[in-house]
Amino acid sequence: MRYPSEHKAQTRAKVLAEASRALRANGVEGVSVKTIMDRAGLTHGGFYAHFASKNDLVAHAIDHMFDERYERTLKGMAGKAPGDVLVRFIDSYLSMKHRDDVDVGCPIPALATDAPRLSTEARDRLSAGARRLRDGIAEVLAKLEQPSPDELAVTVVSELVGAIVTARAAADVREARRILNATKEGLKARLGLSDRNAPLPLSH
Amino acid sequence: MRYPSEHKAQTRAKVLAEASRALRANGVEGVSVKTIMDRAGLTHGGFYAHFASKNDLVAHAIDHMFDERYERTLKGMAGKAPGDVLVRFIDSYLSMKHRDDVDVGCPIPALATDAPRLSTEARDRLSAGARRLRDGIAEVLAKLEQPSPDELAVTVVSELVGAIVTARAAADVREARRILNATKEGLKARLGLSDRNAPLPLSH
DNA sequence: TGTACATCAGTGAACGCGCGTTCACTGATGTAC
DNA sequence: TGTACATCAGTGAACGCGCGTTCACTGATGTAC
Repeated sequence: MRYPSEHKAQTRAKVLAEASRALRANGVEGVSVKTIMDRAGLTHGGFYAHFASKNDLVAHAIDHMFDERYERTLKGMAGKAPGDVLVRFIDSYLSMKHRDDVDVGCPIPALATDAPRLSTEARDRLSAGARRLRDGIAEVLAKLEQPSPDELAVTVVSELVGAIVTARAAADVREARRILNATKEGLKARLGLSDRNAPLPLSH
Repeated sequence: MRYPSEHKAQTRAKVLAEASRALRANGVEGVSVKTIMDRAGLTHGGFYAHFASKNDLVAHAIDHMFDERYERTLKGMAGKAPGDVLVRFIDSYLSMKHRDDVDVGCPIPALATDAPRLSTEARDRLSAGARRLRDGIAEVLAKLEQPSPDELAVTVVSELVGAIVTARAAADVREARRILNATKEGLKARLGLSDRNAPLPLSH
């Protein structure tokens, strides 16, 4: 059967969306082409009409994850006060929701452990995504007139990523909450953002 | 052939040692029972004389990793000045050597991404190891008379783990070095340990 | 306008392969007599 | 002291299974004439 001209692009987008969730939830080696195609409502043989290989899918899916998660965030920052933006972002990143919903969360803590074993293309995109996030944070820190915003942004990303990673490793929910809260308070304190609450809930 | 009475324990230790390196280097799903047994110089059928299953091996291997890496460190701290101990530990943890040698590095950044998919036993041991490390750091911070040493230790572990994770994800070596150095300087600054160098190289 | 053909996204069976696990067997040494 | 037997760490073939990838085929629609 021949499909309308935009049909293939829609199918590809659906496969990418399912892959980007499954890859974060189960890791690159923990998810199969068949599983992804099943979730997209297709048979696994059709996969190769859209992607050259599983590695090719992984690389494109990583881009999809960063686009989906951060493009809107960065655009939404435009008119807002930089301090509010940062507080909201930190609260969202270090939430129990983000800890539990790996499949729609930040790709860095979800995939970074697999990084040394990714294809060059996939690794480059993960690396580029991390750089984009860090530069976005550095920009806000510069607006807040923090000294050395680039170096400071590196330490902020380290602390955010490390807190989520260790909170996910914690077997006990209360311990996870303790890790996230201690990091949240400590991070805000050293950025001079304590006693601020997010003025509005984040849209994602 | 029947072996001397201590032979089985030696073989088990060899398998655990090989497993603890291979699991960190390739992830739980990226290493097979056969690979580990080959490296230990045995055939894969013999594996089940030592462990009930691959999951059982992973759980014991995680304990082995923490014991090997941190028992000696914690003991070596006994007579030394707490500030020196912490500076040495931070410099070692945030070194390019630690970034590159995943197979003998800290188990948390190497395995935490796999945590939600580990068996309960394995996850408990990873969680317990992280707690041990955090408590060790909290003890040193208390000796340095830092306020809220327990909460501060949480943020220190977050920053250490996150920096290694993102430095490993960085495709470019210079970028990885930048991440590690910025985090190292930032962390020492906020702990009041700047301009200190490790008085002696770490033994491991 | 009506008919024949080309297109190509998706199907489903098949490929070789490595996985975790099982199991009948081996054979040098320790133990019983 | 000498002989027969039990032990059990390790061997290697086999199991069912899921993996990534390939490929001959389908069939509704767009295009050519």
